[in-house]
Amino acid sequence: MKTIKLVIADDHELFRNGLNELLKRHDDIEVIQCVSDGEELIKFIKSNPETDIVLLDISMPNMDGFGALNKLKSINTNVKPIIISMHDEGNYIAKCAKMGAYSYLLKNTDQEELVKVVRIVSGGKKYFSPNISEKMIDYMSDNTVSKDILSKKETEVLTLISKGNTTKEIAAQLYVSSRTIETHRANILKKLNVKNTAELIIKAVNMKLI
Amino acid sequence: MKTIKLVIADDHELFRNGLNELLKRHDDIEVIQCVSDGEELIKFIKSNPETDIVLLDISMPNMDGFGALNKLKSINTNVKPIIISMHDEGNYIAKCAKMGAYSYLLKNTDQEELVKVVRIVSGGKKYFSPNISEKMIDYMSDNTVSKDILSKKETEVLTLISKGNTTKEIAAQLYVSSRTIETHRANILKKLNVKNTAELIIKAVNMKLI
DNA sequence: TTTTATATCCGTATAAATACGGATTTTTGA
DNA sequence: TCAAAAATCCGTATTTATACGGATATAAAA
Repeated sequence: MKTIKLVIADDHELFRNGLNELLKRHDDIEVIQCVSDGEELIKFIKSNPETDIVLLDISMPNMDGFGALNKLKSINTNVKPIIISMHDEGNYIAKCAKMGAYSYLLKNTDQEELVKVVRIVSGGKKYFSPNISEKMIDYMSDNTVSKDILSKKETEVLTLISKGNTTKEIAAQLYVSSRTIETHRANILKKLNVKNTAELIIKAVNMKLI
Repeated sequence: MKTIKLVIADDHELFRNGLNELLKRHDDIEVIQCVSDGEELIKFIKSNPETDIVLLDISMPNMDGFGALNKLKSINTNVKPIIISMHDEGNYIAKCAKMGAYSYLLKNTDQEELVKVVRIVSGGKKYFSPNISEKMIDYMSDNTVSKDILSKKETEVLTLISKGNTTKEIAAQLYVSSRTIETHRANILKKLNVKNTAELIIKAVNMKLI
């Protein structure tokens, strides 16, 4: 039987080692490497392109999971990334799916599920559990509003808002009328479907717009 | 030799199991229970007050680590809590230390360190690693922040602001006058040294107050 | 116990943001 | 190239937020 060659990429040593221990008990899975950031992962995969699976955390130093997913596509490898994250936000999931992840697991997934998914993915099939898919769908459909990403100017205005500038101050900095900025603000609120500055900032932070 | 009776409290199953596996290899440590939230933990400790150590995550559903620390003090037990968190922010660390934690480890701690700390704490000694202490000290001495912590009410108001509520709406929800909320808002702005809602939210997010 | 911090409330004013409902020019993408 | 989106501007009105400068009762801390 061919064993599944697997790499773990997570910046938390205890989590890495824990996963390692769990997977070690399965004869068909071989953890061939543990790395703690995206750069290490890419370096390893470049010299070990025959790797089957990488269990990939999103938040890591140097190069995060998103960056790693991106890089992997430009490398000559068949490695299939499985995201293991604690975030169940739709935008994360959707982003990963779009960037080529084969699965998306939460860190509270049970062991059986993890092993099951590793086996499914090693066979070349993508697998997203129903609850994960649901989050993604929700996000996608909510996109009718938030997919109209902000225009360049709007993004600029949003950034200045987030730095505590008032409409008047922003107008002065951008050499336009306050009315213009007021309109931009109104349009930003509308596009992000929020009703005031507080909600706006929260949403923008969540969407990584700031 | 008396074994160290240990409980793991973390909402991520993979992490719980991984820790369990790691600790299992040490004869002097016995993982007697794994729980996934603070309520379960308290329930277990109440009926097993002879537990020596609890490895306690901060972010958990139902009752988080802070709540659990708080509860533990009012229970007749000698259990010594060791926080295992991914957050290395000074305010988290300081808060835990103040609430009776015996140690504070990051999730990227290595196994040897973990086991070492478990043994030290089981002997009744508190242990905070140099890098953790440093963060805490930094936080303590940064009086611009630490001295201006928000009061309970203010925190409540801040949370409601961050959810997009207006002053009037908050007043209605808390059964007080709008004037009161206005004062709270003013005090919050002053304490966090910001001048409007946008800056406030940004700062609060950065400080993990939201 | 005495001081300090907290939570509550009030008035007066101004500044800022939001909600309507338009319009024109420039840029850009299909 | 031509339609659509973006960026610019305007008026009127209302609602919110911020800035002063107070006050009192209670709880917590020193």
